Amino acid sequence: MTDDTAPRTDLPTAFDPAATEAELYQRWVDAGYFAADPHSDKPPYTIVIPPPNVTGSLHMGHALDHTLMDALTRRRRMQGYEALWLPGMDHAGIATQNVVERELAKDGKSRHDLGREAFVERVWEWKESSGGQILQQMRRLGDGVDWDRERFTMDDGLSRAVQTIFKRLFEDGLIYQAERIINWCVRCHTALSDIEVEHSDDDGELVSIRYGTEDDGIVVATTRAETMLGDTAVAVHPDDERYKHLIGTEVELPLTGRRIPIVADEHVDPEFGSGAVKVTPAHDPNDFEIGRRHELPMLTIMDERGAITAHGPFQGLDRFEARPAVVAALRADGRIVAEKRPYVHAVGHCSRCDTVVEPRLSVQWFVKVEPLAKAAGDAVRDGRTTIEPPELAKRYFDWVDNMHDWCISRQLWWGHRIPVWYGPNDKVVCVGPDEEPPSGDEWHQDPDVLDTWFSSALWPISTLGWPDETPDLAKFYPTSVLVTGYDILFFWVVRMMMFDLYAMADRGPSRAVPFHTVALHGLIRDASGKKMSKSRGNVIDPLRWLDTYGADATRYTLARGANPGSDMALAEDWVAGSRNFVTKLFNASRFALMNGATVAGELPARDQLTDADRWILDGVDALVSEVDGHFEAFEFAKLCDGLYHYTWGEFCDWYLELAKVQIAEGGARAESTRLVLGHVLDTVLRLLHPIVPFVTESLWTALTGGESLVIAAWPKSLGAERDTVAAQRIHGVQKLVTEIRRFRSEQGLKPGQRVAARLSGVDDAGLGDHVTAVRTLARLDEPADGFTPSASIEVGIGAAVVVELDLSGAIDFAAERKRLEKDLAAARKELSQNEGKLANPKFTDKAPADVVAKVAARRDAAIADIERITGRLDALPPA
RNA sequence: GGGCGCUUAGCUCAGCGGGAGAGCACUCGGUUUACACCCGAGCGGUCGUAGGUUCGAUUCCUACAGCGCCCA
Repeated sequence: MTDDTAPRTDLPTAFDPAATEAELYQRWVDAGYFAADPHSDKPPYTIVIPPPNVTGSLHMGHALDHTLMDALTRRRRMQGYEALWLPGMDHAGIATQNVVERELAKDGKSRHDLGREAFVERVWEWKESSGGQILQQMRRLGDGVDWDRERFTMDDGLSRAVQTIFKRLFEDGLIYQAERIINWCVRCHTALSDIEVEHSDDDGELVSIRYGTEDDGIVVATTRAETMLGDTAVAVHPDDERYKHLIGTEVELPLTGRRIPIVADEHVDPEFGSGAVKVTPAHDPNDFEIGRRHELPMLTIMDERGAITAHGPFQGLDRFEARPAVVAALRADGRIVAEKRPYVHAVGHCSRCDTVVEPRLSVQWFVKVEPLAKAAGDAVRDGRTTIEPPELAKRYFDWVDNMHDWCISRQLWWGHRIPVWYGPNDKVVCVGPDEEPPSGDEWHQDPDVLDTWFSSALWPISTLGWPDETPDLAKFYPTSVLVTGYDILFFWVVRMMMFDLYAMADRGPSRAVPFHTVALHGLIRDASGKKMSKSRGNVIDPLRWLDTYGADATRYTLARGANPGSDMALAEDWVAGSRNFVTKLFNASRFALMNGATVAGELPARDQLTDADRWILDGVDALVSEVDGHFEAFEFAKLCDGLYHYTWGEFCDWYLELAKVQIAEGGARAESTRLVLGHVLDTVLRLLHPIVPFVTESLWTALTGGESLVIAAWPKSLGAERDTVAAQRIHGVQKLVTEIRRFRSEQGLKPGQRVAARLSGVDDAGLGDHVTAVRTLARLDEPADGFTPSASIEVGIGAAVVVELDLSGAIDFAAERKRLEKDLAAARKELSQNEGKLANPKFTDKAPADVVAKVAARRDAAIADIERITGRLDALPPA
């Protein structure tokens, strides 16, 4: 049995992401929508991706970051900008080398078995076969990046940028080599910069040791007893009366037989412990400074693996084995005065492998950051770069204003090798990108490579072709926005600001900045607000969400949680809710399409439209401005909420129901309703597209027959005068319908059950045109012959509307009394609150007139409500 | 130890000088021809504590408590 005129009901009732996304994405890429043209006349809009690690795969942090960047670029593209979102990865020196070394270790080999050249080749092979998984995963998220411009920090072009800036900084005296205490990872066998060290409060021990003799001794406390083997002094505060007489004398260092001086140093805290500190200049940054001030010997007692290199019985012991051994030996010698265990103190760990970092004296390369950091700070102080949200700028300043020199050399093989050559007679040559290194056996290149951040600091310029003056650089630099988590502010943002301002300085201050805006988002947490971590086992894999709920739902969830600069909690329920929203949108569109919604044709003149039409059209116009405002302020959570509320709470819940009535009317009314439906849906889909690109693309092409929403125009708010009367009437309809439904519900009527009812007072309330709508939405039939109302309700909408219903059954008067009493209590509370205010002459004198008027109006409404409700209550049979 | 931030409905969060909000969860009812990934109705908060400013404070100020982050 078929009926060609019946609406199609065989359409699926939910969007199927798995069957749709990959194909749509490929179509977008093939059509070249994401390719940016440097020769275009359109204004540029540029975002460079914070390059993910080549070893990494997509985690929630990326998914969030990418959703926001994609939404921003998609909107600008629709607004007519030449939008470029540039993808790529960094080479992650330590992490990548670790991965390949682990592979080698499976065959019992080390990188040294291969040699440097073969090892690096092996890393490249790994990169080609297994690296960059995240790039495929980005496609699944729907990232509209320009794949033709994909970059990698080890590419020739970017390596050339690295070499160029190294040489410039070197020649400007901003790169230097020095022997310093640096953070050393005994597992990775390399130096680390300060920011690659993570501090945590760990259990340790605090041991107090007596140096010198019984009667001529001095007590020092330490958490690292083994380092006493490298002590070269004891330091006290110069004003400390307890020790003044000892300054300049020597004490015996236990276990070693060495005698070390007691020195006076301002930086010793006399309040801490005994007030005397042991000084190990080669194994502690503070002691190093004391050592320099007092020209103390720097005694290195550990090798690069963290094993003790001196002192007979301890030689060869790992630092953590040596610690108890040294303490035991001291105890046997009667040197231990006190021990505290556990003693909680801050311990630095390698951010890559979590090994406890060892301060180590060694020769490394450093960037002298002071002038660069000053310029980076000034760019934000001058407003050439804006940090969003502005509260976080303070953290940026705290960092750039107190930055230590940056250790850039790494004892690795994978990375940009330092372009410095050493020759005979201590000759040092820094080789630029177009220069031949000195030849001859007596010359050799520095073995170290540069910190990965050194190259990623150049990312905004190197990816656009710097140091060459490319069309890309001319068109797309400075970039528009950098989107990243606030935890990366120090790691990466500061470094980009420093290097790129320096490199681009000849463009003038405002054109040199790498980005106009830095938009910072928060961190992803689990449902109870805890940080996600493998050890906690609370990590949510975005790929599973993509599989289960689709890209749109995943993206919407992340965008909806993104309040600027603040962390967001996530749980499965959240994404399920987003999926439900996608389904809702799908079904609303399905309904509209089944009923002939169209954009083919001009909207009828305003006076030809119904109140509902004008209300929903005004609403979508307001929505456009709201969404625009939130986009400009990076308020993703608010714009998602606005879209959700309008789409579900107004369009689906009310307008679609009212539209059913209008369509049922047929004729011109049905036709204009189809146009209104089409127009509103068209706008909503455009507005939602940056956040949920897939479902909107499917629906929009079906609705409009257009080529693609990706290149469709962004809606503009007309800002026309709103029809407040129409809105008021629709709100009246909503209030009346809701009150009737409430009454029905409390009387135990089934939602679908139709009830005969008589309405009066509707004209006085201005709802004369909306009786059919009210009857339809509230399931009320016309009163037939012999209509005998058994119950009635009264709703105040300007005027009182009375609804008399024939419930043809016993009325639950108790429920009705309860309902009215609740309303009465609320009205009385409202009255007393507002009367109280008005009775206070200080309020009426001092408060603004409009506030007083509002309170008075509220009081009057409350009086009317009380009168109406008490009347109903009195009419009820006695309880 | 220094700095910053947070504390609003069961949960996650908006609001930030004049009527306490959202989503989710929960309760009740539902074969409503778009949708049960749904519909309708409802319950739920002395806005961390104590002071202060103000005609009026969840909103501003101070102190305290708890939690979190960054730095040392």
